[in-house]
Amino acid sequence: MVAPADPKAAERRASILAAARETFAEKGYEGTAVADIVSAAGIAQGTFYLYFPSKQDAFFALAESFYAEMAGHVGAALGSGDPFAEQIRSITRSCFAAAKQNADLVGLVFFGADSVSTEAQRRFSEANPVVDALLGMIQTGVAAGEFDIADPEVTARLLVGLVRTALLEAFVLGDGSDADRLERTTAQMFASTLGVAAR
Amino acid sequence: MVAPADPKAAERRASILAAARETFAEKGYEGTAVADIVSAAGIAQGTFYLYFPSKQDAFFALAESFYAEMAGHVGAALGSGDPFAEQIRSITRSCFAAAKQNADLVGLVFFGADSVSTEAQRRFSEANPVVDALLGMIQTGVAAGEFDIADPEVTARLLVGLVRTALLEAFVLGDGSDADRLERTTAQMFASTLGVAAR
Amino acid sequence: MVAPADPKAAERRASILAAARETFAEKGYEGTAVADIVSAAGIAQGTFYLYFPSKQDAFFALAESFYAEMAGHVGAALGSGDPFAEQIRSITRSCFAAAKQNADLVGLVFFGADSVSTEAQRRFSEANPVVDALLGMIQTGVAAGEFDIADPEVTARLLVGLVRTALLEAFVLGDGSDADRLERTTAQMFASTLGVAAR
Amino acid sequence: MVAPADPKAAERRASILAAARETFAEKGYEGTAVADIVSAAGIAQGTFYLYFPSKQDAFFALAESFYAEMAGHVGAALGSGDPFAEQIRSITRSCFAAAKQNADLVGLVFFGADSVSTEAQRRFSEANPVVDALLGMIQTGVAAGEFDIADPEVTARLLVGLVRTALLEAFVLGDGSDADRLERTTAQMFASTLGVAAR
DNA sequence: GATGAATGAGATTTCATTCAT
DNA sequence: AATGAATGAAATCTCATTCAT
Repeated sequence: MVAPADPKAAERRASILAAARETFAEKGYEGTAVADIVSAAGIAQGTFYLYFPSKQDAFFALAESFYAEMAGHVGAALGSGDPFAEQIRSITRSCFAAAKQNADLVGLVFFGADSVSTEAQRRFSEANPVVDALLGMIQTGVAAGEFDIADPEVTARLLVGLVRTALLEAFVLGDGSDADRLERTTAQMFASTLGVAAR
Repeated sequence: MVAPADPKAAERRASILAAARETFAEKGYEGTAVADIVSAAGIAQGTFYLYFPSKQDAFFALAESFYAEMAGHVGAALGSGDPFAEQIRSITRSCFAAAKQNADLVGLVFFGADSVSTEAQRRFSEANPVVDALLGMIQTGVAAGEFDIADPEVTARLLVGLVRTALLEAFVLGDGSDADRLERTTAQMFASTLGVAAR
Repeated sequence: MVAPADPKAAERRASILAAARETFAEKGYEGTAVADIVSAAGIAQGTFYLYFPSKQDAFFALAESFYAEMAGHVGAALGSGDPFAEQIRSITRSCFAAAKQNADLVGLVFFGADSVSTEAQRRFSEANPVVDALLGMIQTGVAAGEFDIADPEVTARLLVGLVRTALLEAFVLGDGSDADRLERTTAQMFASTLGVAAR
Repeated sequence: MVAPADPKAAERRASILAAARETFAEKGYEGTAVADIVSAAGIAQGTFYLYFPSKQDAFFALAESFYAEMAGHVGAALGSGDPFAEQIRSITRSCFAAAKQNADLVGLVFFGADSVSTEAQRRFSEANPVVDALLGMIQTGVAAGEFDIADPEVTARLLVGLVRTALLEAFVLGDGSDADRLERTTAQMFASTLGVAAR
């Protein structure tokens, strides 16, 4: 295993990941052979295993970075101190923006491959930081008397799921051309769920 | 290929499908070998191919029946002539009930396997009868002045996606124990999206 | 096994053979499944085995009839009492005529399938009646002082092989359009081998 | 795929080919499983596919080398500038010599496997260099007034076919013990076809 | 650290043949 | 005699991973 601290190593790791990402996106997880990845990355077969213990781990690394980016966007929106209506709008907007730039990963991570995806979902679902952050906002709103939510925890999970569904419709099942309409309606559903007037 | 009309053949087909269902549920689509299915079904390897042209076809048969059952429940709710609030409640209830009895298929069909699932989703998404039926209801409500929905089409798609997400959370990522809370909150989100007071 | 005496049985046997012939010709021996034959013959899978002990036997039956027809033509030419030059011409002519009408069998029997063909060749080569008849003619001619052949036996085998080769060129590797030229040259080679002026 | 330039790789490729040759010769093309070849070669199943894309390609490689060797011998005889009678004798002699050393390939390549052989024959028949070389000789002889051949092209094809047939009789259907007699008679037929006194 | 040839366990699918009805 | 569903042994090819160089 290569020391991840070494900047040269980090760069190579990133380039393998980029190749993996492209190949996964094009051919799916199961349809991608490690041979495809290394050939796209211009390295030898064995080199792959210097940077990732297995094909599955490369997938997880990709998924992780995707989740992290999403979480970052949501976290920024929720930590902004903006009014709730604005926060809601902002979450939707930034998630859609992030997904648009990672359209290939959306399907990969959310549908993924059964051999990997369910585990990935579970791994990132337990203690999902996005859900937690959203839950925090909801609880704040409930405490402030702004929301009337019976079950904040489940509501947070479902709102996240709603966004996930919308991204799927927009970027995996669709080709991105419906993204705006989906984003708008998602924001409205989000708002009406929380009893906040959407713009 | 065996004549599907023959009742004995239908019975055997069903038993193979049952074995496939169990095995898929346990090990996933990719993780399941036809050898596993036939061994669970107690038949010879070749016999499988008398009833299904390929492993993928067995999967599709399963998915199709699942979608059909869901569509049936939703159709019944929407065709009932009940007040909207009741229809909404009824959709959620029947979908959750159906999913509870087909918990194994939920994950299989909604996540499935990348080699198969995206195609399956797309196949059943285009001209999705559930979405169409729901869309009909929304348009009726909009015409009646009961709903104030800017984009009925997208709303229908997202509501269906919301339910799908909820079923995933309940029966795939979770173990079914949260199902009631998820069902309740789903119904409320459904209702508030449409601007109907949930009961 | 069905009694081959029964005329109804003989008819069915013939129809199976006809189906086998078509299918073999189209897809080759290995490429043909018994399922293809029975489907072409309009009978059930098991029925095939009532008339032939195995797929290979059906092939042999076909080969046998082809060899028999060829042998018949050659025998007729050689028994005619015609002058040698005429006999030679006649052999070539009738072989080509027979092959033209059995073009499908030519390749099948002469190339056939390795799993079957070498054995078939050997089976029909030992005590090949065509070779024997031709050998008879040659020996007669030698005795009459008309031919000057050092090794009549081998000459007979090679002349038969020459004709076989010509038929192959004409009807298997070629499409039959060269058949006339091949026939003419074959007859000439035949004649000059025996030291007879070809016409 | 392994780089064929690497001498170690070339050696291994050759050893696989040798194993394939033995196995094909013993059990025929269809009768040979890749498993048989690799077991004879002492390598793993997957290694075979590092050197040949498929079983069929290994067969073709073998056939190609056989044809090339034959063509080499014939070319040498025909380019010698010897008198025609000597050239003819030389062709026969060298073909028989080459076949004797490749007795196993003779049957394989000339009968081969139906799934493969007809294609192989056709592949090596179109623009057959042996036929072309012989045709050149015949045309030279015709121009020099030494031969009286009506159809040189077809004659060349048939003479090659005659030799092929003789090799088949000698080394495939027979056990090689008749080879000398067959060679002698072949040379005589060859010569008398061209109107050259065989010695 | 990088390489890439080698591995060998499987996976899907086909098909000649059998045998209960 | 005819049927055709069932069998199960192969066969080809793939691919994640290892390891000697």
